[in-house]
Amino acid sequence: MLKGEGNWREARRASARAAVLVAAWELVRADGPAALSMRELARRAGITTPTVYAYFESKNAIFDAMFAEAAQSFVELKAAVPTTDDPRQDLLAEARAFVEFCVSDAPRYQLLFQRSVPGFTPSPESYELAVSALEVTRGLLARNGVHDPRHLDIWTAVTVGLVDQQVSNDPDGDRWSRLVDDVTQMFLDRYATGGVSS
Amino acid sequence: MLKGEGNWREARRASARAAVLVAAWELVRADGPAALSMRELARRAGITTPTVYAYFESKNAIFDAMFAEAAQSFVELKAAVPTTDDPRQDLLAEARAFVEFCVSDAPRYQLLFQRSVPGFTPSPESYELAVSALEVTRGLLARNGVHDPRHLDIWTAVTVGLVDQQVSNDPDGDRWSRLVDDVTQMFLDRYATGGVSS
DNA sequence: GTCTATATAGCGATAGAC
DNA sequence: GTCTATCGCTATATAGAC
Repeated sequence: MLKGEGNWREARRASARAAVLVAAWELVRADGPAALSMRELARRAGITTPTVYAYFESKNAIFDAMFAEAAQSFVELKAAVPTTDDPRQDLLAEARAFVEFCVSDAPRYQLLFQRSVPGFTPSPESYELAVSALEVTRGLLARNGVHDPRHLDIWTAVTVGLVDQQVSNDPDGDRWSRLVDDVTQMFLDRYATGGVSS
Repeated sequence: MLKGEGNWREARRASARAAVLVAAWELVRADGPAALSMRELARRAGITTPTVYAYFESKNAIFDAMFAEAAQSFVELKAAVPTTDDPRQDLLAEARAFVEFCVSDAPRYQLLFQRSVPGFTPSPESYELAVSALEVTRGLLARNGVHDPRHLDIWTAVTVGLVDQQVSNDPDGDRWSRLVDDVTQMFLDRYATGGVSS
């Protein structure tokens, strides 16, 4: 059963890669994306540096795999937000979930949404995954009568703004993240159907 | 004239320090705050590394001086925004100026408002300078009937959100920065006198 | 695949001559 | 104050034995 053995080997390899990524996330969560070092990563994973290179061809390949994991989590977060018959409540629920997603793991947020690693650009596939998650938000906004792409950009700016201020200026508190309800109401009162458009 | 000679020496020293900082800004503007290297800095400034240490005791001291310069520019920007008899127009003018200030020099924005240099924290004086600039904004908001500190936080989040999205996702365009007028209207229509407060 | 050992390069910072 | 020279360390990445 060569094919079965091949799959088994593949699974072993995948789980070994996953273990390296677990250690990578530990380091990045502790000291930020820029602090990831191959030596320290290997030490944390209980292997040596050359072994890391047996699974990832470069440090950027590790960042790309991490970016893809983060993007996948982001997509799943969007999918997990329940849909009701109240579009406003749905958007609010998504906003709360988004802010919590970012604030609860600031380094992941920095890797996914800011360009915080000099010299690293996500691969097109990984990036596309992250962008596609925006489609869910576009749909939620449409159900609230918001169709203008500019207003989608305003929405992302407003939510990201809360996250960025929270992470940068009050990393252990909730000074900005607690404002998500107010901000969502402000946005919807302005741009949801019935609001003025210029 | 020992005192005069002392002042002259001080001026020389200050201008030499300033020259180092000019080179530091060149490097940081080119490759981001994390890319600042003492060797490259010295090379760019036309001196050697030990000479840099004659003027700054460490790399972090350079970052702190840069932070102070950026904070000073920030304060001056706020002071330069003209005041009219129309509070809404004044806040709008300040918002436009702020976004332009950040977007036109993203690395400076990252150094000043994000925690983008691992291990660097601005000195209390430099930080206080940056915080004090917020007082101007507080006054502008008060003239618009916005007094709740939470609403000041919302205002900073909203403006920073535009900047962050612009810098992270469209660094050479104006996809988000052009929305500053819309966002300001949304904010004022919601929170300026006459708006609902809960 | 995993190791030891190392290549190659860069880093921040300092000693000591002048 | 400015230099040459260097310390001590870290970085990513690879060669080659097993």
